[in-house]
Amino acid sequence: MEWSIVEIARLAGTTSRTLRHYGDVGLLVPSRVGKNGYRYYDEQALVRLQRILLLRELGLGIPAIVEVMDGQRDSAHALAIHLEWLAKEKERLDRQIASVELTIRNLEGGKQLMAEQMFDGFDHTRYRDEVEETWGADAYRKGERWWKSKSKEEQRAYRAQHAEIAADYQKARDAGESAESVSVQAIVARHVDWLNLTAEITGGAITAQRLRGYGDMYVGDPRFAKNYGGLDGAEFVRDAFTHYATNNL
Amino acid sequence: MEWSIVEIARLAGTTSRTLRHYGDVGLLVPSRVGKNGYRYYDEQALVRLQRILLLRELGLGIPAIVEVMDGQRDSAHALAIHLEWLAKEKERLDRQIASVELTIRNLEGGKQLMAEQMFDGFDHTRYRDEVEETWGADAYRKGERWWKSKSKEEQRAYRAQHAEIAADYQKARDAGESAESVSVQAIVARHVDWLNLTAEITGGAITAQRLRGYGDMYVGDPRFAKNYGGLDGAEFVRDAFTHYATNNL
DNA sequence: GTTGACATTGACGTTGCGTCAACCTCTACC
DNA sequence: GGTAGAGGTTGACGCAACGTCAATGTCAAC
Repeated sequence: MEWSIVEIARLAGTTSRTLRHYGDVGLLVPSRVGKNGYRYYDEQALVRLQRILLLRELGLGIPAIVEVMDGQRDSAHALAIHLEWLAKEKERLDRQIASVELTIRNLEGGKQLMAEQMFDGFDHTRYRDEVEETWGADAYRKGERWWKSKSKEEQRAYRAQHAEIAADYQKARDAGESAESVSVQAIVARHVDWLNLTAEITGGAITAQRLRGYGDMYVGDPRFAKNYGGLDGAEFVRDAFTHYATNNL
Repeated sequence: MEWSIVEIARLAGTTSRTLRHYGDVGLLVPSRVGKNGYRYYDEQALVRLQRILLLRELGLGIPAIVEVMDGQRDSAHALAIHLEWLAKEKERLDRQIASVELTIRNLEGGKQLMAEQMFDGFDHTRYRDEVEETWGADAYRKGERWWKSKSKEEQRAYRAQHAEIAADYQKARDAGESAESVSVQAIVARHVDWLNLTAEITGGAITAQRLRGYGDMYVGDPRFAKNYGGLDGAEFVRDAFTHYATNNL
């Protein structure tokens, strides 16, 4: 028995385009090709096609199916590998769902500024435990109110200033300057000025001790460290802070 | 403050290629373009980029991000829609994982022939409840042994014959022939011969009553119906069976 | 002036086909 | 034998979101 491409497609529940694709990639070639170029498939091809479609429904990719069909790998092994991949995908999805749900809750709670915008090198008040030890238990809420009391323009300005400072640390570091160099210490001076803008929350100017605390914070928390170019950058900034605190505060 | 494309990419933790892509699709255009064609970004662009990347991490597609960033849709709403999509994906994944696990178990149990190859219009013994009522409680196991006792060649031949019969029903139906027509009844005759090949399991020849039972089975179970072109096809075959059973058995 | 880092604009590759487009071929009917 | 209609063929683009060359211009520094 022999079928045309459309006939076998309907028998197997797929389309002729798919069959031509499988022919192109060598997964299932026609058992015969007429001199007019028409493709014809026999019952062997039908059986093979049905196995292919079964594996496809299980989510295997074409390369994996090819391996199984060519006998290079047995079905159970291929499926076991595939299962691991599926498990990873599921984990990823679960994490993403959790993140989205959290973000939605934060948005609904009006905390979107904290979540989306403040915590990138700017908001020192989110470092809960340390913050509360240092400035009291309600510093977190105070910080939130303080930030929200600022206009969009002011918020943007704060953020931009900090980005500039961080970029300048980067440049200095790339240029091979030491943390104690005059130019880097000048950046620290600007950084301290910027930190002092938060005096309303922290309840006082930046002291030597407080500056050293910030430096350690940057190194210890990757969420801050990334704003200064990762761990190395954070250590550089901490060293600069230490030197500045010793000599200028 | 103003950054080059590579500078802002590093600040935000992405690549310059991504930024050029965002420029192409209008998601984030440079705040300034030099007369040499170089792209420059200011702090507004940086803030916008950071929001974009946050939404991207949550899994939103570019069109959805565009809508949010242009203020056409608020973040919470977009995320809620996205969450539904994620939930559907998770369900799909869960189903697929279950299918793969089942298939692996069947393969390990040596049942792959039953699972992968027999159940497409051929193996009537898998229709457990009805089978056991009709032919006894161990018909299922008997059927499995019987099938496995056949050589690969024999198995292929059985399957091919059935596929041919099913295709002939299709053709007749497409040609507008009635289930009672002489040509269709001739197909039924071949089908009955084919069914009689299973006499070893079913313990006897096809009777009128038994043939009617098969017809109802095809209509009632989509797993069989699909082998005859879905419900309509199965009904056609059932009608042909009924007519044949009345007149020839 | 040269070097090296960085910039530009294409353009292809990825995954598995869906979907035209332009053009033959077979079957059936008049 | 002509014609219509169904079905066949080979391209080639599209999709999502960039990664990755390739060929070439530009800038900063020595």
